[in-house]
Amino acid sequence: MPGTLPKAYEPKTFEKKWYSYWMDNDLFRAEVRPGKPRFSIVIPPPNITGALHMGHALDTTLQDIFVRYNRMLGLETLWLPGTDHASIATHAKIEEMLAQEGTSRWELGREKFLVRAWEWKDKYGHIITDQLKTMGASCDWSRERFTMDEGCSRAVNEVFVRLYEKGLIYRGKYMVNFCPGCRTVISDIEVEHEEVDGALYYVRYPLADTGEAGEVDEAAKDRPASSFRDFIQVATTRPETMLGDTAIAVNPNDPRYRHLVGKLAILPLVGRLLPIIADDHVDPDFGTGAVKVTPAHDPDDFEMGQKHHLKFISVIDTQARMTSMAGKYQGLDRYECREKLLSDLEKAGYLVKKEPYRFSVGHCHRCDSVVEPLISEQWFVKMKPLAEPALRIVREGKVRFVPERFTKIYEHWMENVKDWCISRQLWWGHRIPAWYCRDCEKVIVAREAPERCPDCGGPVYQDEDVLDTWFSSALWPFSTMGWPENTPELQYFFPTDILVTGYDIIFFWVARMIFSSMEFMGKEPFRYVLIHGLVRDALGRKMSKSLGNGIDPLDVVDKYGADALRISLTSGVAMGNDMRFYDEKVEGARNFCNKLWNAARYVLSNLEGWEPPIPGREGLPAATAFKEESGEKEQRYSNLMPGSQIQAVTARWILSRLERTTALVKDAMDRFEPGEAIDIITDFVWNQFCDWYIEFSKEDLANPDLKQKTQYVLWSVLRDSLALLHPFAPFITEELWSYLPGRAPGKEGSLIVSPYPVPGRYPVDTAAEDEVEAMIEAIKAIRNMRAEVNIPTGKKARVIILAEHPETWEKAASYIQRLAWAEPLEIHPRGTAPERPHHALASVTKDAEIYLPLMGVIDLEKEIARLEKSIEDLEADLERSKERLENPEFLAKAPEEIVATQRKRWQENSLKLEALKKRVETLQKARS
RNA sequence: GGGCGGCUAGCUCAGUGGUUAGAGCGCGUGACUCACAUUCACGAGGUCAGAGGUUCAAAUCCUCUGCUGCCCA
Repeated sequence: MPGTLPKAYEPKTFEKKWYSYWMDNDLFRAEVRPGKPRFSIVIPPPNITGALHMGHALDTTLQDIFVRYNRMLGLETLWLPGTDHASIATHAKIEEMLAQEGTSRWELGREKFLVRAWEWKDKYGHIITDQLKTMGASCDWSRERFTMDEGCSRAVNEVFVRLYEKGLIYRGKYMVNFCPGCRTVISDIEVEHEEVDGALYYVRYPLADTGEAGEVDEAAKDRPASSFRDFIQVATTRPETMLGDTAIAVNPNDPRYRHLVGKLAILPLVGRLLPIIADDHVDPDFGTGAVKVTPAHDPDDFEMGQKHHLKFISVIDTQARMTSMAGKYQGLDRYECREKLLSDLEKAGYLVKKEPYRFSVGHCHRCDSVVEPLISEQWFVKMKPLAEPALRIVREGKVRFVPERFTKIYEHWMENVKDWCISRQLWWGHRIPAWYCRDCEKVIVAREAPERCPDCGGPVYQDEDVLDTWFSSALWPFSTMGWPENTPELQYFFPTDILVTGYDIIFFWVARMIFSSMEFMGKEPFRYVLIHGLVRDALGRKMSKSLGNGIDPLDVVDKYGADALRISLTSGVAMGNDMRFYDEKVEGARNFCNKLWNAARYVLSNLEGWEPPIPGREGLPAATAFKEESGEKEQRYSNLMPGSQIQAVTARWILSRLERTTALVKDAMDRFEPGEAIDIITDFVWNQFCDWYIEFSKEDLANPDLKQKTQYVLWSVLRDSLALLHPFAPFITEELWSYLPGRAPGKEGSLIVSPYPVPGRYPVDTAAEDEVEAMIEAIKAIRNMRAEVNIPTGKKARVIILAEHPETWEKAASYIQRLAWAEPLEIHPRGTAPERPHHALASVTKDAEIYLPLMGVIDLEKEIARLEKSIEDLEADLERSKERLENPEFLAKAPEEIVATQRKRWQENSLKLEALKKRVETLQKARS
């Protein structure tokens, strides 16, 4: 494998190769190893009709980060993948296909329809999972599941039967939401309320003198309004439902109508006699204060209908067409009916006026059709008893939401949860395991299809409907592990550790998994729920098909590489917050990859002729050496300094920085903040390792005494950087890793299964840090002065350093020369020779005065002004420090550490200030 | 109506009590320097939405207000 690296990062040349390598070597595979610590997670199953979008890309990246991280930490790591059958979406796809062929599901029949659906699934169902692979998802594909496979289907039936037997599933006629677009009932949470601009229609209903409520006065039907004297006026946004009116309601405290309560009104055009009732729920400020009541087509009216024992008259059917109860309007679409009815009302003089009105209308979550509330016989899950343990487990902290604020959202929903309508008028899905006797109408719910009715022996037929897809997804964490069998997988990998998903499906899925798991497993399905936000476009809009503003992750991968996409989706993003996605961000990530790539090229090209100190042993990266045996640590450090105790301060510095980085990464990962972790690593690699250490190393490599040790440090830091970065950018790191000498041989030497760097491997060396940071400060000061007078980068210029401890600076001299192009560089003890140069720019650092002599070209006024600006800043800072240090309360109450740093700060700044002031004085004298 | 966020540099965002509030992009100036122009060096740019309060110390905690987004009803 080793060879020469190309000059630039070209992800296309190796990403596919590594994914195949990992797969071919079973490196994603998790085994049941009782007693061994494990980490498990199930994928939120993407829908088989779907194509990868940015939401998947984000979700997958986050999961893969945690999966790879834990795998590298040495846990037996299972990421269980799979897909979801997406009842409605798939059904619609197949119907659309059939329509194109000029046929329909009804023509084909249920069995043939299902054959076609399975064919479709086999052909297209793996597209999305293939796409996950290009993202680098390290799922155990040998355990891939599908919500409609045999095992999952069996689990669904088992759950249905058990809940039915327990009385937690029932069938009944209730008000449900019907979607005319999807042609099926949907559950409450699949209805989205959107404000729409509509109208409020004022209609007057004549008062009747005689008759009984509910009777139809045939004669009144065709009478124009002008033939009546007294009316009650109502306001409605949905006039077409008036055909199903069975009452008029007013608020009992409304003086305008009190005298009418108990009287009857005549439904115009129909002649039905409606009782005028009083109910607290009527808002006297809405419309006229009197409302029509249509118990069969409005959820509020439904309740009122039950309370007041009104008739339920269904006038709209499940195709959003008017029923036979709508009389002459039968067969019309609901909106056609509205227009016709309005015109009839107007003609007959019943329509008083029309006002523009904005109100909330239920739309289908999937197809955006206006949902029709109607009464229908459906299957429901009784939620109260299931919600109770689901609430408890979260309140006990056994399931934790990250960020924590989502707990409240979950709890609020769970506390107010309504029964769940689970039947769907579709064919693709789990058919409800309920049969009905043709003779005695007995309902039989069973695991296996009954042959005859157990009561009367009559023939039976199965319920036509299928179950809500979420009914099966709710079982995902355990159905995929073999439930209802008590499999070894279930025993070992369940409950899972984390669940990663977006906040938009907390109710749909997370909540339902929790109550299902509590009911059937008796414990929580996962310990942590990591909630991420939505990926929005550059303008902050939600990506959507209708807007056409979606970005295809595969295009991004093609252009920048999967690693760059992963980093750009992770970097700087806090859990639970939405993020904007734009090209510049991915470009930055790609540039970082290129930086890493070239750092590796530099290191590798400088390792020639060098062997890792203990080949095959030290070659094992990261933590292995320390995990396995104690005493290994000494071994490591002696390797670091073979033959002598002298180690370059630059090396001690970078290893100290690496140690701190490792600790920070662990901390961020422990808090489930991969967005912080990646930024910490990026900062280390780019701003510490590349910008400084690699430059220092050029000096160190030139020093025969330091060469070997420097090579070791370069190798170590690169190795650990790759390991730290692997969960975030798996492809480039595995690729570069393969060029690294001293790896363990074979697939065990792959980075994906190599140990993750953990804290405690290198000393935090504050002395080295202080020394190198002082050096960096000096280099920056020199560069700054040079830029001030436009000396181009790389051009050599003389520098004089006056220092209290010149010996330290002597050690730093070669680095300063190289990095600040300071040649010649003179270092003198402060106060001795030579004179401070007048014709020079000056800068004062913590422990040195630095001069950039410039014969004749220096503008004294400008230089004095520059220094005075520094003096001003310093004085302001000193003032702040002084205030604190003179405050007895600060001294008494602030922690000692804080006081100490404040003191140190004051001292250092005082010295700087003094030096700067002297310098200004000198220059002022020189001027005169 | 209830709940939850957000408001920090020109833009996009980090930052849940402790130096002088950070990053990326963008901007200005200079450099193709032997890992990298997908780069390097230097620089400009912020009354942390506003007002009160708690504290030795507030972008950070509390209260109120404004603007904005989302969820639920």
